[in-house]
Amino acid sequence: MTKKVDRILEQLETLYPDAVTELHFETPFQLLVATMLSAQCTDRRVNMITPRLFGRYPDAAQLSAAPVESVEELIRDCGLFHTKARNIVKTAQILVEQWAGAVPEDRERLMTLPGVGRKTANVVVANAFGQDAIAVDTHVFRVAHRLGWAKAKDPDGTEEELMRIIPKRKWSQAHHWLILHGRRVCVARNPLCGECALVKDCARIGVAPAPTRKKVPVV
DNA sequence: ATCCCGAGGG
DNA sequence: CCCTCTGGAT
Repeated sequence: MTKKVDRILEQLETLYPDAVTELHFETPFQLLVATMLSAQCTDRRVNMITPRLFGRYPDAAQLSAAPVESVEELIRDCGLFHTKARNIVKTAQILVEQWAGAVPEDRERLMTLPGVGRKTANVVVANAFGQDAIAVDTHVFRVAHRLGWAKAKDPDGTEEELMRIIPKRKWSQAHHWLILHGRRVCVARNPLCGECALVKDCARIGVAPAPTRKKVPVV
């Protein structure tokens, strides 16, 4: 098992050598906000609106005093904007009141902020503070399960399984590798198993093929 | 129609 | 466990 995992990790590293966040940010606070915005929204779109958002409200102090409607307007294109705007402003206020406008560097404290769940907290500690963490989003969840690396029904259990199976120093990169692979090859609908470099070590081998529309046959 | 690097509430 | 919130892309 570990042997197969190692092989796949090596392959993924070869396939996606430039595994870094696509989110644009200058400070931990901006990464936190950008990640909150990225829910149900592509990174590309987040990056399209953050220059204007951070141009007007560059830090927690500015954002904490911003009218929610003003933030809603600036982030509208990212969807879920009522909740996101309210959470972002409230989070900025808490940061200012409790941490002098700084972003806490540990995941547990981050998760106490409104709109910040485990996934967002993991992205922030990994990409802003260089900690080892595996943020389990929809792609990581799907690919990990198809590879046979996780059985858990929820992201939290999946994260634990992945942390056990992947060497700690590779956690953060593995997170990006699985996302990239999930977006480009191991897509939700009709995975491109015919173009996948990992098929030989994938648990889906031998499993009944999923109904395929017109694309590459599944497994 | 379905999905996007989710989170909170019931 | 389920549901809802949102616009844009495909």
